[in-house]
Amino acid sequence: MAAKPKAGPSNLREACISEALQIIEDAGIEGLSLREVARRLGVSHQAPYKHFPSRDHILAEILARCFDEFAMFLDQRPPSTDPFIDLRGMGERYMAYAQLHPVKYRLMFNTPMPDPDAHPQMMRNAQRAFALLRDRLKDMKLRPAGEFHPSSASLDAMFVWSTLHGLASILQSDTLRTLQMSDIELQQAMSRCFARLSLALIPLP
Amino acid sequence: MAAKPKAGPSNLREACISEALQIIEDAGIEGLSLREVARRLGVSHQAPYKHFPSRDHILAEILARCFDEFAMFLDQRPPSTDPFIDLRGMGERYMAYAQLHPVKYRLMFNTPMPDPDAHPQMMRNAQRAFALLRDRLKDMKLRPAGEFHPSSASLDAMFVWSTLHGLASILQSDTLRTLQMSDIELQQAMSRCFARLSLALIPLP
DNA sequence: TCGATATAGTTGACATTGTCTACCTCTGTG
DNA sequence: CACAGAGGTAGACAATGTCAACTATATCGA
Repeated sequence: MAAKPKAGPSNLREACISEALQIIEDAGIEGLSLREVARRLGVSHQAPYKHFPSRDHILAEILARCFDEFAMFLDQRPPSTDPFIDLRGMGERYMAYAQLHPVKYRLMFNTPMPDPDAHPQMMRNAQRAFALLRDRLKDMKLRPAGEFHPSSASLDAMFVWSTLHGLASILQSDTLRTLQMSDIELQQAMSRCFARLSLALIPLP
Repeated sequence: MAAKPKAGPSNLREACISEALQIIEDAGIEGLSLREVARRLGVSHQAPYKHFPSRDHILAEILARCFDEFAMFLDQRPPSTDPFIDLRGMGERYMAYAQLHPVKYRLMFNTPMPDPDAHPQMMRNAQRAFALLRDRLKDMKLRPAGEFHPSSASLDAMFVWSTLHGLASILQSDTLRTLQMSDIELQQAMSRCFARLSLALIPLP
């Protein structure tokens, strides 16, 4: 039950997840193997398979939790009634998350995912994060007041998301190291992106 | 000579590369193994290692060629003396490439790369592609004429690149399948991004 | 209370992969 | 003609995902 529902067993499941995440932090996604998880936990190489049918299943579980954490992180921003300021705050949280949890961010957005259809929980959590962004843009009335464009907010959300994701993705990609940009320049690039985003988000004719 | 200049040997190197790419197209990056390459070519499992010291080396070679092809693709756009139109054309080429060669695009920008320092040719080719974009923005005079901001174009290039890369990356990521967007909506999203980008790229105060 | 059953774990096995080392087999050149 | 070296072959090794069989243990129904 709630207090101690098979304390030992289900602990292994949790332990596997956090240990797997730790391995990914240590050695990258390609360093993750269920055997390594088992080895670190001091159990047999097959024990994790009692809790996860395959390697993809543990990855999907990790991803589901990442999306969840990510969405909560986006929500923890200074409250504002001005939708523009609110969106800006969310954008800053977005970038902050990518900088604070680069491995998890890459895992969510820059790594081939397990088949979403096979892991609906992961899928739902991912959708929820996107909905947050789209709903902020719905509040912003980027179309003349009279018109009704239900999908317009989604399109603008795609635009904002693209820029945020692209920036975050580039900032932590190896590609940047090759462009020899300094940290200061990267900071400036981020500010510039926010400035340009603000310019772009005016009501369309 | 030309007809049969060690027809077997040096051909094998090329054959490995194109076969490897084919494998990636068929089975994804995780389906690529040098043994599979050898198997498909009907040679021993060690033959490819005579031409590539390790799996990363063949990947780096493939990536170098992809970046090269990508840069050339960007350059093959309708010529225009108006820098705004020219940039727009390049953006459209960018998205077209991502759509025409999704596997290669993902390989370049959405997949962990071999260590750039260990593969300088790959790195140089990557830099060249970014320089193309930055130079277009240099032409655009996004700052008041009198001012001199050498790095300003780079910052704006980062912004444009972020949006393009983010959009391309999202468009082909699994994430989108979970958001249940139709093809028409995706097309609209692309148009919207270009429209917003145009709005954003006005001279800064 | 006792036995059935499900759960969680162990051990052993198999195919696949990257990579190492040793061997063969041409081919051109002194 | 010998021979050196490039290109290709063959065998071995450790690591991985996954399958199957076995064991211990705890829970539940009779």
